[in-house]
Amino acid sequence: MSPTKPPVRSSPADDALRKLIALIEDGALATGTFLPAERQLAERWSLSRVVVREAARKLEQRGLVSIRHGIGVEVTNNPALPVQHTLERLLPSDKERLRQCAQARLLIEPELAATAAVRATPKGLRALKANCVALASETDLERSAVLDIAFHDAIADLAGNKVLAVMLRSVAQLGRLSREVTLKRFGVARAHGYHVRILAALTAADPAAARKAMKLHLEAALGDLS
Amino acid sequence: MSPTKPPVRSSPADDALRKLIALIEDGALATGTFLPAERQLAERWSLSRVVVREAARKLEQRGLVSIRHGIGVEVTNNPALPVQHTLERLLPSDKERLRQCAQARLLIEPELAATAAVRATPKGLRALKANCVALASETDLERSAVLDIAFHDAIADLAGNKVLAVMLRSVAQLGRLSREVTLKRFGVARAHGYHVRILAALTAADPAAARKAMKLHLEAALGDLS
DNA sequence: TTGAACTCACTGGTAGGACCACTTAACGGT
DNA sequence: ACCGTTAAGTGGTCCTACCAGTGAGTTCAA
Repeated sequence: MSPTKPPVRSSPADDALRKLIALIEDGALATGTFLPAERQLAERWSLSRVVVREAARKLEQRGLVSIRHGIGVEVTNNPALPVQHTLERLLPSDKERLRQCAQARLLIEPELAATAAVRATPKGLRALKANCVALASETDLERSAVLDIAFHDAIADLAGNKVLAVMLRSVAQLGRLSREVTLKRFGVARAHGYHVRILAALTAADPAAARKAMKLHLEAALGDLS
Repeated sequence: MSPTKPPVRSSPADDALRKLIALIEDGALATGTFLPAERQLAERWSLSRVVVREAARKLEQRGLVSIRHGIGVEVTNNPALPVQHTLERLLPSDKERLRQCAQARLLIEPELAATAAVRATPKGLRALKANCVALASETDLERSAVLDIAFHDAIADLAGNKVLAVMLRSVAQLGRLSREVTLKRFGVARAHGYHVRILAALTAADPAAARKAMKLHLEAALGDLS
């Protein structure tokens, strides 16, 4: 009974997954770039193409990459994606899903805004202001929605809690379509107004005001759904 | 150029995934049972084993099943699992992850308790009471932790918001280890005491009391970490 | 010159068969 | 009755050939 099999356990699949993650995180592969072809990676690491493939699929499910037939494997790095999938499966009804997502946002996001008001950096505030300016002059509906989501994401990042940030991002992206409806009905002007008020509270480092401004913003958007 | 290719777009992989999901959700495959063997499914659906396999991997990543070498594919149905993976990758540091998870719980769970106080059903309250009783007489550490988590999960279910429920479940499971430490240091008695108070508030349909009791419980547990 | 169709060299997707590794239960000798 | 062996089941890996989208370069006609 010699210690021939200590915890050296390492399957090819695990190797491939680890190496791929290392490629993405440690390496210089920024989001938007493409991974080497499956065949290349398989040969380089002396692995079957199958395991490389399955590792890539895992990464896709985890939101790290996006596999596109005939093109390649693109690094996307969207950690919120698996959460979105989960929620879509759990709540197949669009209406109910939106309702519960809105409820979740109403709970989470004012708190994030308050925290962000305390922890905001000059750089972060500048980015938020740039987003506001861009939203004011944006006419395309879809791009407006993207900017809107980016604004809220940025605040979540400022708050510094990645757990809440990824949760918010998930529910926000799930509500993107409804958001476009709202923007269409009331124009971007109203949303922009709320954003400006929130930004002002953040700039003033006033948590209570930020919390209140965000709450008003969400309640207004929520009211449009009914 | 006849319309031979209308939007009939359907790849074998999608078929396999859909059929597997149908097997699990619509079918009678309860959690704990096993799916048919990969080879059987492949032959039954006239598909390559590869696609069945990859569909199963996708389901595993989404927390629906658990693939076990030499045994089979077990239906687990743990929607919180992908969220856990995401958070573990986003916050590799155990300490920081626990801190942010605790913060998230402190925000989400009192609200869930308040909602549960309003919407609680007699059946749900009975289940909670049974959990409390079981916890009181449980000596094994690991099983105590499981019961503890189940208590909080049940409250989240009672609240009726699946979005918040899955989020809570994710962060709660991530903190399982730390919870065992807490239970070991202070015994299950203290946790049981808090649970009883929360249950009383729920039974009385008192949202404010439920919110407060839950907040006290979490703050106590949080204090143990420092 | 222009531009539209074609060709071709990539990419990932699928197929089938052979074999490896792990588990379990049935079998058989002690 | 016990314990090691065996065999049949499972998922895991490999190989090889081929199918299916994509895009860039080429060709050839207008």
